[in-house]
Amino acid sequence: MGRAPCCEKDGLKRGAWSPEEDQRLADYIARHGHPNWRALPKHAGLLRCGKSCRLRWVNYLSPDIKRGNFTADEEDLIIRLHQTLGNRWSVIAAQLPGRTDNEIKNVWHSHLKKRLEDGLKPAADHDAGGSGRQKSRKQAKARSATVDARKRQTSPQGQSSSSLTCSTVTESAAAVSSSPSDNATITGASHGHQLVKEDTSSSEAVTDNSFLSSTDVTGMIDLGATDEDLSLAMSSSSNWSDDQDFWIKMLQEGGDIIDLPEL
DNA sequence: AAGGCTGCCAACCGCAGTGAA
DNA sequence: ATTCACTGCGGTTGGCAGCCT
Repeated sequence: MGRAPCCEKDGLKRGAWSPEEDQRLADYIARHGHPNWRALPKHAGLLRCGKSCRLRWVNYLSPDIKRGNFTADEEDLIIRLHQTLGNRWSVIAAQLPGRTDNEIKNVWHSHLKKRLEDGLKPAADHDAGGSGRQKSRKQAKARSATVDARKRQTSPQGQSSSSLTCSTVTESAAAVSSSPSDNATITGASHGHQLVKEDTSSSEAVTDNSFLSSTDVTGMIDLGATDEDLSLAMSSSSNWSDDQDFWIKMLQEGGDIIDLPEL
């Protein structure tokens, strides 16, 4: 039977979006919303497939998107959620208002994953294999935050990240997550479980139990989020409770994860 | 100064889930 | 109950920019 392709490939543009296309898409959605992604490009006069339009909107043009580097709190949260949920980026993104799954995925693969891996390695490994190239990788990693900031400031949205609390990628999570054994930490760190924040505006010490409670998601989301952000995040993760229960059950039954790690 | 290497981000691809007909 | 269209998700990749040798 076969699934029809999401769109005819012929005559459709691919690759990077031009400012004009962005403008068209944003204007159209502002006026009409996006009840039907498939029909949208035709109505908006775009030579793109609906899928591409949706992706562009969701990951880049939507006004809900927060620009700028990830804060240390956000990074910590991603690490924690990933340890519990795995690569379920959309669920993780739902807990980080203004962040997209794609962005989180990229950050994970480019920064956080490596940082965790580095943290897990014995120190000798770093030195023994410490070629100049490896050194430069780390330096490049440290640079990346600066590069990101530069790139994002030139984005079509033109939103400055200056109002955000920026963290360089190198600073915090190594301490946060450099336990010698990933899994051991996950299952073993059963005390405390507080997400320590220097910025006490978000204040609530987030316990794992509160995280695991399907009725108390908001306590975890609070990274300076507004009520609108929270409701948005909640609505966008409407399956969260069921979903979460399912995974928690699975993980607990499997004995993989009893509790969230202390970071 | 130039080429190579690396990292990052945006975008694409294919599959799965869901709801309507 | 089945089929089909549509949306959403996660994995992957290409292009670009910066640093290092």
